[in-house]
Amino acid sequence: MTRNVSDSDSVRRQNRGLILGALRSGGPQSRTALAGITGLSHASVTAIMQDLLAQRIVEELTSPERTDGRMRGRPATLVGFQRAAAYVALFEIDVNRLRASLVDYSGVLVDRIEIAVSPSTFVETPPGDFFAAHLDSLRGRTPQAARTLRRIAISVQGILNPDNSGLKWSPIASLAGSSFAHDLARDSGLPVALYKRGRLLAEGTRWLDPGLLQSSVATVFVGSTVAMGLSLHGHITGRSEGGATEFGHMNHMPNGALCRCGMRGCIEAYAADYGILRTSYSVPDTTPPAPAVPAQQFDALIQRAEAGDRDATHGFNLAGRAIGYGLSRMMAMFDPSHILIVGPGARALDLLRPEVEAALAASLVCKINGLPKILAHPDEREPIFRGLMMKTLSALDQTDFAALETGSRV
Amino acid sequence: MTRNVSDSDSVRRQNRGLILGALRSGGPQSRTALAGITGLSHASVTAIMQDLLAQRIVEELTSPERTDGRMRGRPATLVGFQRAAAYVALFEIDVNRLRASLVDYSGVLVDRIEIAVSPSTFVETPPGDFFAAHLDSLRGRTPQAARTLRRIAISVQGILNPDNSGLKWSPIASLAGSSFAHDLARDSGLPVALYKRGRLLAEGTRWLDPGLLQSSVATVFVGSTVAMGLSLHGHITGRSEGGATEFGHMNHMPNGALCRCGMRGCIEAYAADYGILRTSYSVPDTTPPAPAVPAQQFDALIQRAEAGDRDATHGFNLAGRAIGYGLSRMMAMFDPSHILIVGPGARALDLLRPEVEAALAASLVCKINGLPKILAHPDEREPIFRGLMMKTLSALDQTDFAALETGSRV
DNA sequence: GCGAATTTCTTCGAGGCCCGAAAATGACGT
DNA sequence: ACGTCATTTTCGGGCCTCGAAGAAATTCGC
Repeated sequence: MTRNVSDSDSVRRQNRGLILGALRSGGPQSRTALAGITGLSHASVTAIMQDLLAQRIVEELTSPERTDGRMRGRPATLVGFQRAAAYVALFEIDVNRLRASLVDYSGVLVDRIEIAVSPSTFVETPPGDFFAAHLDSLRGRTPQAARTLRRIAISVQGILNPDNSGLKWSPIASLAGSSFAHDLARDSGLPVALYKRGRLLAEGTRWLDPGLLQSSVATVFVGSTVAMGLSLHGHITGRSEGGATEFGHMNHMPNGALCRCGMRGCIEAYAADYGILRTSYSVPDTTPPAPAVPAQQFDALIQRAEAGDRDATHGFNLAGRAIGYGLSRMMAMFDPSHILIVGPGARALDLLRPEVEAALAASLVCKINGLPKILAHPDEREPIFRGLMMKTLSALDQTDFAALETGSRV
Repeated sequence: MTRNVSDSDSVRRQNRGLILGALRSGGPQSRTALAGITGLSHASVTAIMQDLLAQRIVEELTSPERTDGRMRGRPATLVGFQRAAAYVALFEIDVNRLRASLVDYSGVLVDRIEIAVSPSTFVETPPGDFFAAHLDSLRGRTPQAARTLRRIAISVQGILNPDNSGLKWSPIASLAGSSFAHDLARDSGLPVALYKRGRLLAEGTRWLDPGLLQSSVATVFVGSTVAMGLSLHGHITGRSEGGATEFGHMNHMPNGALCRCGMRGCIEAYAADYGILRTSYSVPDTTPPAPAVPAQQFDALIQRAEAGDRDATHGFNLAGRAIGYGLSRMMAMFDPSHILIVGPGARALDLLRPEVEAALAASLVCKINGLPKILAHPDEREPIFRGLMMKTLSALDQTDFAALETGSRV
């Protein structure tokens, strides 16, 4: 069944991966430091590094400045990724915009395109063609990268096909239904990976705050939708091992408020911006939700609530309640020590917190283990991009570059 | 950070583990078959097998019967576990009984003790002493096993300490609070492992029905409590990587029915036997639950409901609703293709099913991916025992026997 | 009854990889 | 200039896996 044989070849692959991984998370380092981190002997690090240098995956940096003049002994030669070893194209698709980025192997942003997306975009242009066109612009603007482009990764929202070739459902109009990842892979000849936005949030926030890197965090996005990603002891877990969940569409109240997805009672229907607005303005909760809420309208609502407006606070109370019970139900299965609220809703954390904590306190798990710490981080775009980039580059490290044939010794 | 170096020593360990694992799930086999399953070469299998034979971990079976007379060529010599290589003691503790089993390395039951447990048991005898006493009886009755006893494993219910030394909370009276696993390990000098019953159910049902072995299954116990274990594509996932969840105490209704755990609105408060009984007899749902429901009373209720009694069917409807919404919420994070109901409640599956399916159908994930298949298996004791045994023996394979020093070649 | 065919298992040498120890390297201090 | 010191490379030994070829144990065909 599982052919997981360990021969000497896979040992080398494993150890190359270890070194590339250490370089990825620790930046350029000396061979000695790498030996310490990976646990390999100096001799092995040297041997592997010779291969990596010969294959132009890494390069020696002319040690620029001695951090401290007081260093005795032979100065270390730092080794870092060869920037031109590979490029990756990253797409972040959202309800109203696309951001396409070209990143080099060392993680430096080389080029970026941002364009608006409307509900009619994918009616007029099939998703596969749409991404192909913007991939071509990226390639055209940086010809030298086009040759060594190795991967394409797309951040999406919705429910993935079992084979990750596209989406079965998405809040982004007309994006679901086609196997655009498959089409794009065929047309470009490159591997294409789809990642759920919630998962990338969880991945990205880990890199954002080093203190959280090893603890268990549930990252909840609150904004035009509600989403969650889980990171347990540094490992991402969840739905289909994919690490993302349909938290926003977890049921909160049987037969409750109408959600944008068409179902009733989803957490999102209470806690996304449109849900809070609907409650605050006493619109019946079975009214079809508005397509998009302008950021300033949402901010104005927060200010009203902070000023004490009862209708507005009621909206945030119901949202907090929905999120809180959702988290309480999630915590029957996972027990993160921290909960991180990101996105526009993070600015309203003080309004949400009482009901969130009340709901959590009503659960057995929290009574026994104590409440998790709830933090806020208003920006969500940086973590998503970071998560997408690190995920893609790490995959490149482990899949492509750890496996190259061994250096031809004489 | 993660010292995960792959040296030639760990290669051997890995491949030994591969062979032991194949033997564990496939039973006694020829070397050729093992080479095919593990992907190792014949030469390596032979070398590893010589070590294993010399260390008396496995033995050659005098090939008893030729399955089919039509076999040409040299007959295969089957290799199987040496039964006396090790013994493990397994305890299954429940609200009203303890079952202690002694099992040999090949998975054959050698001895078994069953005794009643009452709410006062752990008041009179501290849990550590209680288990130690029964461990001694097992040892006394099979002296030759006592010498090679290698591990102790206990199936428990409740919330574990972070270090797995005991329980923070348990429905079993007075079991929580002491570090009985730690005490028992100290007194016996053997490693002690605690496993949550829900997790073992998931593990055990995989071995029960080979068809389910590779698919994703949520196993739900319905009886005196409600519990769930998850097995995704053959891997067990969930709470703290522990594979078990507090599904029974996931909130179903804010401020709902009083649960045995003291909180309100847990799924268990609606779907455990006492909850169904309480609903059916129109007892207020804030009435403290009865300590135990006799099996015949529960069966009688099922029969009444099957006969069409409206009060009884109402009880099962509410139970199905609670389970259904719980599963729907769980499926926002996992997507098992099958749901297996085990325990006394499995006999009432036909009564539960309509509300369970209605609740699932109201969720976005099921609308997109379709409903999972819901199956029943009334017996829960066999899967729990099997899960406990296989988990413990596999751990023994991988941790103890895969790592023994290499055969001393001349 | 005896050799050919067939399947299983073992032996043997080659090739890789990792490790520890020892040597080489390169800068600093005196 | 020369010792000190930290980093890096080289070298030899020890394991491990693998493929190929040989040994072993049956059945088949005549």
